[in-house]
Amino acid sequence: MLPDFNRLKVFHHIYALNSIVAAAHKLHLSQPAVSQQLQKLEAELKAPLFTRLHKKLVPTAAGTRLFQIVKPFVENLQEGVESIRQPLDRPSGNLRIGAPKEFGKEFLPQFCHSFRENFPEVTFALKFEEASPLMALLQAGELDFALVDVFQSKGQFLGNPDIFSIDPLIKEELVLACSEKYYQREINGDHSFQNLISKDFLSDEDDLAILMHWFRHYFNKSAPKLNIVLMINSHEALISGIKLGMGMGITSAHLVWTEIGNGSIVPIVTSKKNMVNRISLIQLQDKIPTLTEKTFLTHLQQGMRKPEVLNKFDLASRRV
Amino acid sequence: MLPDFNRLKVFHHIYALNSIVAAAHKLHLSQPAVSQQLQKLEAELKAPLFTRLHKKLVPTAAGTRLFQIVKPFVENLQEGVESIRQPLDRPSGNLRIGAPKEFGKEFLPQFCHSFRENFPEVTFALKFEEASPLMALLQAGELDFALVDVFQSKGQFLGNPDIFSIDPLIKEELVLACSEKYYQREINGDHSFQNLISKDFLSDEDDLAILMHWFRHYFNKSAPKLNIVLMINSHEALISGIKLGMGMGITSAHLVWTEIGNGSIVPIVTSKKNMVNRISLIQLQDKIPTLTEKTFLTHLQQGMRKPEVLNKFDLASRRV
DNA sequence: TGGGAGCATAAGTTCAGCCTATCCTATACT
DNA sequence: AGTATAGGATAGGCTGAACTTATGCTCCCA
Repeated sequence: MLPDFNRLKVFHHIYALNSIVAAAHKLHLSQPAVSQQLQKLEAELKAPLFTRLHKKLVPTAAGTRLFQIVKPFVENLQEGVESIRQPLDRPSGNLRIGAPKEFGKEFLPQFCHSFRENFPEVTFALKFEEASPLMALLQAGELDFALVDVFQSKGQFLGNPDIFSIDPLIKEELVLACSEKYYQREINGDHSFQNLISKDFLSDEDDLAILMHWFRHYFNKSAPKLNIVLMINSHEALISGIKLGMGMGITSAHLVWTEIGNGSIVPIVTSKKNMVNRISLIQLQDKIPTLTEKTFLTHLQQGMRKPEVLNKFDLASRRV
Repeated sequence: MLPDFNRLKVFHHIYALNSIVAAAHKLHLSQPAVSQQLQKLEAELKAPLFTRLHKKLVPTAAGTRLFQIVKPFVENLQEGVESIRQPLDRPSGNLRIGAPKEFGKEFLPQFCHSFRENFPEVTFALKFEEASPLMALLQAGELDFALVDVFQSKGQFLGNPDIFSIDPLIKEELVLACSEKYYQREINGDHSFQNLISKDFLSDEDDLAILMHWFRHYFNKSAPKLNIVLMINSHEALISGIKLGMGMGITSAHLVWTEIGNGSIVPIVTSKKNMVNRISLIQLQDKIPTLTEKTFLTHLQQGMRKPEVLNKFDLASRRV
């Protein structure tokens, strides 16, 4: 049905050069080889592509049409292959990165920007989603890698055993916090289990477990049913609720870094080390990383280790 | 440099079906064959196109890019090949026809139109030019055939021996004519050599030879230098000049058929049979005519034999 | 009138691509 | 757990497609 594609390549050269010998030379083939390929193509298409005119090849209407189909393809391919071919020297091309929205919107653009100062040939496509959609996108090949909030036990995503490689990137400190007013009115220094569990709470829609975990982490006992006054599927809105004094909620330290600094939001600190949430780099296990990917990841990891970034994730440094 | 094109075809199927076995089945190949082709393509491009995920193939960024290049080509080719392939059953496609303007503008559109009543899949590209540009276009493969005014001895076009096949299509009668007024004032029945050569003449730019030939044809002697009052490169303008009474000029009977009928233009008739100009069908000798071409040419030749067309070319029938 | 240029044809050779068989690993089923 | 299944990779052998050289044909040109 479809003709042999390599013959189309030969045809393209013949048509472009209007000569079999010239095409043969360009293709590093002998003249009969090219001549035969052309004849076979014409046989396949059941249509003469050139009328032989002594020394000249005159394309027929069919030949002209075919060339119009083949020509743009060859041209696209020529430049396309160059950019597809793994860049061995310099990073380039498009990087498709997934991340949780709260984390990504704050940090990723700045890393992309600083990376492009050194490698302006690299472009980015960021996708902010929850963990499980990101995993799906990775599996579908629509992301090169993702940054995921791996608070949950790792194995939980699907049954897949070793599909993903998971490398910890940074720990974000999780804090239970409320507004200054709420703290003074309801807590006022009493960080006891009994006092805390009697108050109001705000929670992310699907992360009620984190609250429970918080109590287990600090008091080694499970909290009974908590009074969730606001259940919401937007972390930004949750933080707003905290600021308004609706109650206590768990959030990442870096997200309320400023507010904790000026005292408008108060973290419930205890003697124990704060609970952490591991942000991990997730990739397809078997995927061979490109130079571009490797370079960017190095950039990301180095950047994450800088004090000004690290501090935002570590409340302790703030208290000093 | 460029990858093997057939591997691209294989890749296209793999990507489209997201499976090697499926692609193998569609291509009527074994699974290892397809698997190997893909590996070789990846080696050629020095870039992995899929990451192997157990049962799944997940395209990499490179794979996605490549597919975006290959996909439109395959689609274009699929439909393109159908129309390129010589239609064995019905005429279709585009016919590129050349003709002299005077002849073509009057007759060709009507033949194209009537042909399309039976074969609406056929489209036309008409090119009106003088004989020698038409020959050049034929040689360059930009016309499928041409109708040419072969008044001149055939061999004159370039030195080419048998490049063209020349088949007479119709004879157009050439007449020397002037306006009714001019005839009554200057000729008034005196068709003698001496009288005629003393009058005023109009001539097409490059066809002065035809006038000379006219005199040789009717009187067997060469005319001396004629008084050319209007030399012009538009035959339409020449006819206008004749109508205005500027003098006598040679034109084709069918172009002034109406005017001769109503007497506003008078042909100089003699006892001898009128001089004729052969309109011939010219093609590349070695070109294998397509079904579409053959069918249209039959249509054209049959149409040309119809009385209502034939009469326009033959002044004698008018006189009856 | 012979030489050169361009394409077609003939015949021999080689290697790319295909096949079968087997292996490997993850998943689905019992 | 044990088995079956399904998708893909690997190994090895074979066939034919595509390449080569040599030659023929035709036109063009000096």
